[in-house]
Amino acid sequence: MKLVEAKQQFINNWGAFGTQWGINRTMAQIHALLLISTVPITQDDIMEQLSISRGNVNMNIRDLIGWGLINRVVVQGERKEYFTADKDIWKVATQIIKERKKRELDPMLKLLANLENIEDKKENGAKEFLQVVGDIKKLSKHADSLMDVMIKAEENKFIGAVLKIFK
Amino acid sequence: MKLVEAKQQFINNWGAFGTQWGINRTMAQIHALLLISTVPITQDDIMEQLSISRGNVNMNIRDLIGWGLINRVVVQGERKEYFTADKDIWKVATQIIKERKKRELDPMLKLLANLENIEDKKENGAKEFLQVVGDIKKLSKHADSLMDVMIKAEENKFIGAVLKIFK
DNA sequence: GCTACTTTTCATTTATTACTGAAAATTCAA
DNA sequence: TTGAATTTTCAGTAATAAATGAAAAGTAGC
Repeated sequence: MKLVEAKQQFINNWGAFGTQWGINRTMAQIHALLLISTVPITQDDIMEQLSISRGNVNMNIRDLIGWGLINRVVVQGERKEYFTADKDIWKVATQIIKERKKRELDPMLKLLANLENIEDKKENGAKEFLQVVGDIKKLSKHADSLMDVMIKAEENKFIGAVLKIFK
Repeated sequence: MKLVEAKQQFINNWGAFGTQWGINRTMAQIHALLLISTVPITQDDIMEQLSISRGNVNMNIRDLIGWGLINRVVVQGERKEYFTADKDIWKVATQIIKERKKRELDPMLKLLANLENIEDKKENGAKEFLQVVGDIKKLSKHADSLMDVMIKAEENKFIGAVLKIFK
């Protein structure tokens, strides 16, 4: 396989992979394109490479910036905006984890806390319901701290080593 | 808030939460309904409770069984099939992780291994491309073992305790 | 084998999500 | 402050994903 072919495959598959995780295909593809691009590129470059419209590129770029995955960069003497992606895959992963935590875990915990405030706690089935809600709350918090460990495991060799032991 | 109201909210929010993770809303809702149901229920019960068609219930139930999240149960002297969900939330989580690993991580690693086999490794940008691909592979494997640790952390108090230290 | 009951399938319809493209807004240099 | 270059917005459209419902297939007792 040639390099250009491999790059194309990478972009396509990264996009397909994204959709399975609730990330829109184009956004994942733009991210992939920037990940394997050695130089900053413009919206026009992305339009051309992925054969998509200007509006589409623009909206997804904004989202990606919101996720903290790509950055605008200024190129000397150029009027157009250029973009790059952080190439450190570990940072990409932790960034996504952090964002999903913020966007989903916190609201989830809020909902669960709310559901625990039912009036008729003696009602038939209330006990079981509260059990499930309480368990999900516990699990969420557990997952939360595990993600923290994961994030720390990169900076801290010791933690990484300990994790390996349990593998 | 009343119990019935809380249950309804739980089902709706669980469905909405699912969509963010690439799980179809109805499937998540059926799962939620079964999670908080104290007794096994039939397809007709689900149709009624969620106001959805027979076909829809049937297809999603099959998927949920495929994910190992719900089970058919036989009720004495009843011709109809009944269903239950495993109420142990931890098992639910590990089951989902295991399945996603199987369905997504493995194909991903296969793809990456493929992409490393490019002919023109001296080509401009090949080095950077291989770097990214290699890094993703490493990260995937790392995530894989972390998930194993997570799964083990439940059965093994010691691991759980160690994880807490790093929190 | 027949019948009543239940589950499964899947072509069609509906709902949701994503994309386009042109107009509006913004930016910047002269 | 004008106007060319660039970015942003968003109503309309297209593509995708999910749901319906009726017909087919399966099941079990008689």
